[in-house]
Amino acid sequence: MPTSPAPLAERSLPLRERKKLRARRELVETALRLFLDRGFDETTLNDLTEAADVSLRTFFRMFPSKEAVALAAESELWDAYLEQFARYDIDGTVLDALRDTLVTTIANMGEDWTRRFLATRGLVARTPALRDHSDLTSITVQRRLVEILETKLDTDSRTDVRLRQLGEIALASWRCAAKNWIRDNPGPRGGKAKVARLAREVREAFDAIPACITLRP
Amino acid sequence: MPTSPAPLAERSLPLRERKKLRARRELVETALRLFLDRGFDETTLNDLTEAADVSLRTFFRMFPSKEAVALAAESELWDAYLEQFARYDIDGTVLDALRDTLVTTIANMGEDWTRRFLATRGLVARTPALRDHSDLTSITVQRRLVEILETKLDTDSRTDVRLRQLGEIALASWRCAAKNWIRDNPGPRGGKAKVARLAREVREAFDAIPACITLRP
DNA sequence: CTATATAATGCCAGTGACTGGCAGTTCTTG
DNA sequence: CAAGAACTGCCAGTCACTGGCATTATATAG
Repeated sequence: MPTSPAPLAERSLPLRERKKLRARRELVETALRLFLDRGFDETTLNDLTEAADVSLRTFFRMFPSKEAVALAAESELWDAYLEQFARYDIDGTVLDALRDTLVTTIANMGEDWTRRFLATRGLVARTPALRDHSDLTSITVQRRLVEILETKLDTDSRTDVRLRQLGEIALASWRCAAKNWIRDNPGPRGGKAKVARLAREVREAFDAIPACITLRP
Repeated sequence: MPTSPAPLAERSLPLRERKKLRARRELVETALRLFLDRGFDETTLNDLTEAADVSLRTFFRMFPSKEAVALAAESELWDAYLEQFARYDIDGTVLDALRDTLVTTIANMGEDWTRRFLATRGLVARTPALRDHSDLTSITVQRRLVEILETKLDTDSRTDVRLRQLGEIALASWRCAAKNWIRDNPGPRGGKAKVARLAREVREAFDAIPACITLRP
């Protein structure tokens, strides 16, 4: 099985960097395979590094933790999202901007990412340690989002609580969407359509917010 | 130094239970002292269990992790909150109910809790591992909140996203409030007034939500 | 093309959180 | 008071993660 096709960015990088990227991809790919096969907790880092033919020490130079390699696909999404949002020129409400950029980012992630992300979410759904780590990651994203908002709106989040709340609400919507999505999509097949469904879930979660605050029993 | 005065609940419990509670309190108290003194990461569980005169094995029968003993005060708040909210008869909007019960719960936590909670938050502010664990705890609370909401409103959170969103928003408000609160209150002194301020921060965070969704640059 | 600087890697021997198992002790209860 | 239940302590083990150093591979200067 060939590893995922090399992104264009890889070409014409110094040899050293290319090797690094290759090893990294090898680790992510092998990790996903092993974790799906035997389970996350049942696979030791020794198993993984041996299978990927990388020393344990090197593994920890590339990933900060065992969880991180399993959640690599999610990290890629967040990097793309934050970059996208940082560029985005907010026209309407901030909340709409947060929603639209996220939906767009998801839609633009590409074929190979979709495959890995689906696998990852399946893993997250049945592994408490990964679920925790995934939640933690989303909270980190929220913090970075607030920083971007501070720049964009030229306001300090300390003086205006709303910046922080917006970050929280955006990632809350994401968590809702991701949870609803994986619930209705347990199987591992069918890339494109599923991603479209995820984007729709995200949109719905964001749009449900106004109706939340007035909900009565 | 005497440990904190025994709550009334302790009286007339079987001897075994009382001993267990006493050991537990001893651990929490000692942990807080050691962690504040030397730092969380710099204190090993060996240090702690030795100082509290409990075997390591017993420690892990009482707490699921090193972080848990440091965050005991927070857990107590959440237990109280969930119980309070479960009883509460929602009259106006759900969001108001979530806010009011949280504010009330905080205000009713008692003297000794206040002291420990202040210390805990100071620790959380300067210890990444604890900050993570605290965030994780709040997400767990959110899940339990959604379950309670499902019962109260007799609705499945799968069919109505708003339940989950409300849980998220409530805990998001808590995180905002806690963050703003500790920022302006670095010192370890002055119990009652600070708790009042925390309650106010919570109220403000909740009340900022409607204005969030319409915020424009 | 060689020599030297630079950086990535592999290896080893930790540290420390957490766990299973078992033997001994302490409560509870009939 | 005896039998059983519930703890507790101890021991040895697993595994994620880390610091330090020798080795090797790449980049660069002469």
